[in-house]
Amino acid sequence: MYSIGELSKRTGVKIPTIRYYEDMGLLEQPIRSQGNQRRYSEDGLKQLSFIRHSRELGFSIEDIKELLELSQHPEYPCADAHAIATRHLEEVRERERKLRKLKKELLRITKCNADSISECAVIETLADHEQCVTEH
Amino acid sequence: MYSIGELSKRTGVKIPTIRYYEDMGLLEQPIRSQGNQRRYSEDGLKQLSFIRHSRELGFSIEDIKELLELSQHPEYPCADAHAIATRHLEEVRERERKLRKLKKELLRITKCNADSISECAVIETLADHEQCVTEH
DNA sequence: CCTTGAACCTCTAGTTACTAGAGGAACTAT
DNA sequence: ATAGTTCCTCTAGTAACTAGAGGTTCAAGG
Repeated sequence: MYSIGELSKRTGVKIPTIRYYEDMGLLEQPIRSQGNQRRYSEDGLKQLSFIRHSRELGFSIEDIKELLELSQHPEYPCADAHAIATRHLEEVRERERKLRKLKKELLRITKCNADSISECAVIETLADHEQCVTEH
Repeated sequence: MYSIGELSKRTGVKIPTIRYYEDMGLLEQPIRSQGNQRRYSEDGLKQLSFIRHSRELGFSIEDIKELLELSQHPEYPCADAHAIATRHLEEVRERERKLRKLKKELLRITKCNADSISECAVIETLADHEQCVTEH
């Protein structure tokens, strides 16, 4: 049996965040002590580790809900799990593409050697979209 | 003189968002018609274009506030503008690095060929951090 | 058994950058 | 004058937490 503080230390997830996951229906409601404090089993620890790791990989709370559900049915086909992961991968790729474009523009404008605002490439570019090399 | 709807069409910024920028102190309060409707000048259009473009490049509202302020003082040195842009570039780089790591893990796990959850690499990886090739 | 300090409880509100909707007033064209 | 569109303010919702207030429980020492 772990207290919420113990669980927090073992997983690195902050206490209010653990309660939040419970509220969201991600983490099962643990049993309570006589004084109404949360008491977690080994299973609770495993669930929270799963959640934490999924969050680190950028899955949304909703996705994790499904993934957790799936993980509790070893005999299910794993097509659904793959679909979630593949969709997420696509989102990550898309975000990366956008960041690369951003980086390109930012690299260009930060090379400015001007002294004053009146000639500054940063300000000029922001005021005039035409100066951008990529479309956005 | 542009109505808020006109301004919205010309800049591609939605009407509630324009009002939001005004509330945040980004966009100057325009004059009002007799019936209390917003009426924008050419300057308002320019300001909003600047804001929109800055947002497209990922600058925060707070950063844009400073950049707009700077842009209105052509004689100021542009070191501050550079500092903001450079810091932002660093953040973009950092996010890109993280996404690359994410992508690497996601690529690995989505290659799984299993049929059932019990052998699925997606689920296994989420349950066991040790299987990851990058640290996070 | 009692006390004390740490850890826990619930509930509310704040973060970022918007977006949607309700209920009502103003503008514009016929 | 009227109808239809556009506008007004205000409130609340989004994602995933995080912080704080005000109060209760737990565990260890005397």
